[in-house]
Amino acid sequence: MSHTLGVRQAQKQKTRQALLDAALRLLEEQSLSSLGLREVTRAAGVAPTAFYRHFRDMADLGVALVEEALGSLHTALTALLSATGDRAGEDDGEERIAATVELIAAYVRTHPAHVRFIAREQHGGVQAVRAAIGGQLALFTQEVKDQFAREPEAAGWAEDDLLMLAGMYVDHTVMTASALLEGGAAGEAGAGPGAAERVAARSRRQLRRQPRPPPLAGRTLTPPHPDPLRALDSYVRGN
Amino acid sequence: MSHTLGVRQAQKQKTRQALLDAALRLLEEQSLSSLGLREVTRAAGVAPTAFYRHFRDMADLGVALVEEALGSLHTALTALLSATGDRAGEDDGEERIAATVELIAAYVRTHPAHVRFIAREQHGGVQAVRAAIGGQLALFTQEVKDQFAREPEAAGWAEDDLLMLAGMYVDHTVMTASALLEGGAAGEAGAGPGAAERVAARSRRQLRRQPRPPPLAGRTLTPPHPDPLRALDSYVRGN
DNA sequence: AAACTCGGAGAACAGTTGTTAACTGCATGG
DNA sequence: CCATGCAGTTAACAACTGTTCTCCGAGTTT
Repeated sequence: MSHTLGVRQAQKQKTRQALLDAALRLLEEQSLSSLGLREVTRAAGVAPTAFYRHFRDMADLGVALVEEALGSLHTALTALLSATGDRAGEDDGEERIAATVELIAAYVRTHPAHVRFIAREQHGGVQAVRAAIGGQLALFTQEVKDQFAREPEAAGWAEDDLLMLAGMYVDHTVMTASALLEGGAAGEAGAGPGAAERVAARSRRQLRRQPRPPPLAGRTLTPPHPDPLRALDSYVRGN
Repeated sequence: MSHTLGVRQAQKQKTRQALLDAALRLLEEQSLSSLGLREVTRAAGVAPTAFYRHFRDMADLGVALVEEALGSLHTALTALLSATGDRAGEDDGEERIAATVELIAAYVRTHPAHVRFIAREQHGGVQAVRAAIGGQLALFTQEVKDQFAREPEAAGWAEDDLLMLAGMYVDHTVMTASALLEGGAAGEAGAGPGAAERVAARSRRQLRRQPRPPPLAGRTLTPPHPDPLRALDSYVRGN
C-alpha cells in the first residue's frame, strides 16, 4: 500500500476480474478452446468490445487464469517454504503424508473451479495455456526439489534424482486434486461421500511409495507387475 | 468372413472412417468441444449433412473415437492376458518393468494421435466422452487386477488392495504415455531425442516404486516428503 | 427388370461468432 | 478548471455455425 491506486485503474481491474470470474464459471462445463469471447462478456455483464481492453484473445485470458490459479499459490509457497524449512523430521513420515493429502483436499474444496481448469487445460487444446501451466508446475517442482535438498535424508543424492522425485510429487498432487474433484462432487451417481476418502487413502498410499502390506506377517513384497502387457507387442507395432 | 458385407455398407463404413480420421487429425491441435461439424466434414471431403448418417452429434463421434482408440487395445489385451498368465516370475522384475515401459513407448510411437486424444479428453469438456474414457480405463484396471490376482505374490492380498494397485498402474500408464507424447515430438524446443529416454527412465523408476538408492551404501531410505506444504494451510483455507 | 432403400449432395434458414469503427462520459494531470 | 486519456458502449460487417428439407442415383431386394 505504497500509494492507493486511482479510481480509474481500480474500476478497470474490477471488470477484468469480472471477465476472469465469468470465464472460470463457464469453464466448469466446457473447455477453453470452445469458449467464445461474446459468451464471456455476456456472462460478465459488459459489452463484447470491452474484452479487448484487457486481453488480446481467449488464449491470453487463459494464461491470466493460469496465473490466478497457480501464481498466487506459488508465491505463497515460496514465502512459507523457508519459514518451515528446519522443522523437518519433527514428526514421523506417516503424519506428514496425511497432512499433505489433507492440504490438497482442502485446496480442492476451496478452489474447485481453479483446480478443474488446471486439470482440464493442462493437456487442453490451447498451446499457450498448456505452456503456462507447464511453466508454473516446473517452478513448483524446482521449489520442492530445493526443499528436499535441505533435508538431511537427501544427503548424497544427485541433483537430477531430487528433481525427478520432486516432479513425481508435483504430478501426484495434480492427479490427486483432479481425482478428488471427480469423486468429491456430492450427489454424484455412484460416488457417495466416501469417494473423497477413498481417493485420499489411495493418494496416501501412493505417497508412501509402498503398497499397504498384506494382513500376513511383515514379509517383504515383490509386488506384481503388468507383465502380460508385453505380449501386446505385436498388436502395438502392427495395425 | 462369414459373409462378405455388401458394397453398400462397405462404402458407408468407409466414409464413416474418413470422418473419424479427419476428426482425429483436427483434434491434434484443438479439443473436441471446439471441433465443428462442418469442419470435420470439410476435412473428410463429404457434405455437411452426411455427418448425420453416422453420428448424432460431435459428442457421439467422440465416443466412437474413444472406442477406436481404447476398445481395440482392450480386446487385444483380454485375448493375450490369459495366454501369458502362467509365464509369471520367469525373469526378474527389472526386466519386466523395462519391457512394460518400452511397450508403452511403442504404442505412443505408433498411435500418437489416439494417445493425444485420450489424454486431452480424459478431463476435457465433453461429459459423454469423459465417461466413455473412464469406463474403458475401468475395464483395463479390472483386467490388470485379475492378472495380479493370478500371480503367486498376490496371495493374501485383499481384493480392494489389488484393484487399487491395478488402478495405479493404469493411471501411471496414461500419464507416461502423455509425457512421452509431449517430450517425444522431434524438433521441439529444448527437448531433444533424449527427452523420451528421460521420461522412460522416470517411468521405470516410478514403477519400481522406490527411487534409485543414493550412491552410498545400501542404507534404507526414508525419502523426504513435501512437509512445508502443510504450512500453506492458512492460505488454502483463507482467501 | 421393376420397386425400393438409403447414403450422400445441394440449397437455404436463422443464429452466432470475432472484429472494426466511431461515439460517450468520466477520472486524471497540468 | 479545462484539455487529455481511456474504459466501456453502440452499431454494423462478413463469415461461419448447426440443422432441416428436398432431391438424386446407385446398390439391393424381389
